[in-house]
Amino acid sequence: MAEARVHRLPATRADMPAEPTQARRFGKAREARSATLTEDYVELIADLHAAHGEARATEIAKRQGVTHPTALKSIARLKREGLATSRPYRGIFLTEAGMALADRVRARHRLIVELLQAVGVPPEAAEADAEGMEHHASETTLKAFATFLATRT
Amino acid sequence: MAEARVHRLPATRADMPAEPTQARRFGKAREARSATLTEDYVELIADLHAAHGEARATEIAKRQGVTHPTALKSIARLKREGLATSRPYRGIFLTEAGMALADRVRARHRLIVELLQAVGVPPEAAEADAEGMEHHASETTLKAFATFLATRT
DNA sequence: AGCGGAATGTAGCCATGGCTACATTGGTGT
DNA sequence: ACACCAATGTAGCCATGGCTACATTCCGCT
Repeated sequence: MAEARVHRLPATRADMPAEPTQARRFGKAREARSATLTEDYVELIADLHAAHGEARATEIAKRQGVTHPTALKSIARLKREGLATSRPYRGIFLTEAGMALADRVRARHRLIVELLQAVGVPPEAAEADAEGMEHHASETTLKAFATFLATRT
Repeated sequence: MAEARVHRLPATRADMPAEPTQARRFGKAREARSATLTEDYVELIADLHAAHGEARATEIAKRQGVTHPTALKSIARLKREGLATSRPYRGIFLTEAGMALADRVRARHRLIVELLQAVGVPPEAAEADAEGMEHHASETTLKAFATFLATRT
């Protein structure tokens, strides 16, 4: 059960005082986790605008599966970060930066869903899992996905 | 963080109203995020035992890229959850449940790395990204990955 | 016009994971 | 034998993302 993973090359062992590689990987995962919320919200706001022509706080909260004060807090953060704007009792709007981010996020999302389906994941599961995975795909991986999809016909 | 909800299950959660699909997807992603830490630690402890015959708190902290008190706090949680044990100033050990979880996590990890490489992601990137993605792959997706790998030869 | 319910906003609490600072223990080397 | 340093453990703070409870505003309907 306990064979060494490719992960940590078993060849290297008692040497090297620090293990920066793995630490950096985990650290990266943690950053990704904090970026996840921002990306999810921006993506969702863009989707709502596309679907209904507006993005209301209550709808955002409902879609995110959180209460509305929680959603409002997150939206306040987006505003702080210059990704969104809103006036009291009006809908939420993305700034230029927000829309640019949304575009990137949605392109990535679609790419991952396509990749998953291409290797045989059923559409429903592909959608659901892509939602979580999309925040962890590096540029390198995305490029490889695109190549794979283009090649495979 | 996200575990607060688990303790006092709010009424709003029981009756997931309109738009259940997307909300469920996001909710799931959030749960996955809270399971991530547990899985990472258990996986890491298993790796350390495999590689060095023991898992020390300092080493765990170093690999996770956090300070040792943070690691100790997480380890305390694992103990609370019955996944690990330790005596003061001794190493960390996984319980039966912990080892079972570690096995599942590591199998999943390998499967994802293999899948990524199979679609052309370079090994280094595959390793790094799998670390983040592995917590979001459903059983359905994993099964599809396995089938794809078996079929594709 | 204005009432009432839904949407929006505000205040304040809790749990968690992160940190620094300090205290204790263990084991190594002289 | 024991002194010292690294590892381990403890205390307490901060930030963040949840939540509930309550206040305010908007708007559709009579």
